[in-house]
Amino acid sequence: MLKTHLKNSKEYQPGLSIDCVIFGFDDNQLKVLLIKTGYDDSWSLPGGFISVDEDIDTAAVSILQARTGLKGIFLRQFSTFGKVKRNQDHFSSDSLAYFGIPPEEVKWYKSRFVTIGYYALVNFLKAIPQTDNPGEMVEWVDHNEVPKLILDHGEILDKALETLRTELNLMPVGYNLLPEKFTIPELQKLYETILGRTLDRRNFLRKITSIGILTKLDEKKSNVAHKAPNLYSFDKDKYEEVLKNGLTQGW
Amino acid sequence: MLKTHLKNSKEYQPGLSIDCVIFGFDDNQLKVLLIKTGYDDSWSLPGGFISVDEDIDTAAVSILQARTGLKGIFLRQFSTFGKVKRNQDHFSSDSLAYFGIPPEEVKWYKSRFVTIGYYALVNFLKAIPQTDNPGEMVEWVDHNEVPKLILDHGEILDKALETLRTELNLMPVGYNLLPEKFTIPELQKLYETILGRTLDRRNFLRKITSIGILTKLDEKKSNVAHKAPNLYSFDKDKYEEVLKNGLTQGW
DNA sequence: AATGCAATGCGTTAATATGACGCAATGTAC
DNA sequence: GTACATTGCGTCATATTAACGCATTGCATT
Repeated sequence: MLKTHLKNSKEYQPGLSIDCVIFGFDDNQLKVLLIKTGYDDSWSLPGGFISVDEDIDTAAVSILQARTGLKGIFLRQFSTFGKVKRNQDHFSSDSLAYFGIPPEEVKWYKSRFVTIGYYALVNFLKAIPQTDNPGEMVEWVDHNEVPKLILDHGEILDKALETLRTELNLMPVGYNLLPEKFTIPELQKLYETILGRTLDRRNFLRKITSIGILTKLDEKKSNVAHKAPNLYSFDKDKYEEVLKNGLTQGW
Repeated sequence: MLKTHLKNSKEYQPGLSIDCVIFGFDDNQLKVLLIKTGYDDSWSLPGGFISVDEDIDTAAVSILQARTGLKGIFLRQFSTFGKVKRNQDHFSSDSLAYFGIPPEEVKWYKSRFVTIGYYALVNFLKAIPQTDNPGEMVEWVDHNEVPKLILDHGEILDKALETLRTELNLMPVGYNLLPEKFTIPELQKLYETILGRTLDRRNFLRKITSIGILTKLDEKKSNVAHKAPNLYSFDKDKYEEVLKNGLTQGW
């Protein structure tokens, strides 16, 4: 979060940062990419600063790429957080010394920060979590088992999930989170995990196929217990079209 | 936009501003509160800066109150705009001199700004548009007749309306925009104006009353041509409840 | 190889919601 | 009094949703 963009504070938009809630889906679980600082083992969302000559969306893309190695993925701004107390006393003098921040830059870090929240949907298998500072750890954490996060990052995460939940009613989800070939039950699990409730299997199938974004493959999933489910892929063109025009019906 | 908050740039969050899209409803038209600068007759959204010791939401409330005299009204953050070029070359040296900005503050105004967009729904009759700088004009403009706005304010306005349109499917609207007593046809006009399309009169009545947020008054609108429509008011408690829990159905 | 079992895939039905109208009642204007 | 635009309530066909039945599949066990 620090070094990722640290060159000289003068090059950065003062008092403004970006935090990303990066969602992945694996083992039928919705996961979030979190960072554990080497300094005090505290957990946080991946974030960074914005160059003065950089669009905020571009800065968000950079952060995402720096942390997952991925670009061109689903990334959406959802809210900006700007309570006065949100980062009060976050950077202690000790911590800034630990991160090697020179004295003349200290004031910059200690000033009041507003952060712009983005959430991303990424393919768990393709993302390669990348550390940035020594001693740091970057990990996928089940969204139900997120530890206490620094500052208001917990609140930011909650809002991201709430937004995703709402937007599930307005757009299709899955293209960015699932592998190329997937089964309907897998897609259903994804929806259920995001929504936090179960859906009827048979109604889900009917509804999701009626959208017209799925292509049924002439292939079944192998090496599974019980009846092998059919494999599907997304029809990218139709998917994009529905993404743009929006769904008419919710879940 | 300038003087509203101008005391000393050091007291303000640098590079960050707030712009408000204030919607009102009158004469069956959706209106937007706009400001015409005395300097060059350019139109803009009402906006302002954020004190370093002020929550961004609080700053938005202040701006709204400064421009309408209203507080405790519906105000919602919808997006943050941060393209590098969005305010490039906006404040010419001439304009800053016109506004009486001292030389040492010029750099602050010329730096790159990110702006947080809020939209508000206010009661047209209760709002009292207030100017802030000499020569300035504050006016309600029909949302279909908005003139060219400065910077990316046109884009901000469009996004606000788009957001309102989407949120109409998730929450009830009207309590903040209509007078205490109103008719169903008036409420319908409001919905139609926001959505930009007509709705069937009879179906609208059925749907809006089924939500359970309306109280039918034992009173009819007077001084109207043709059959006098019944007056209604919102059931505040139920309205708030639905606002919180969300609608299940859209329009 | 036969059987059990858990999960899949497709179908049915009742309840509910939606969209498109019909029509009588109302209150002003002439 | 009559015309007329508008309101308020109702009807009906169709679409959508929710809840569930049941045969099929293919691995696991025996």
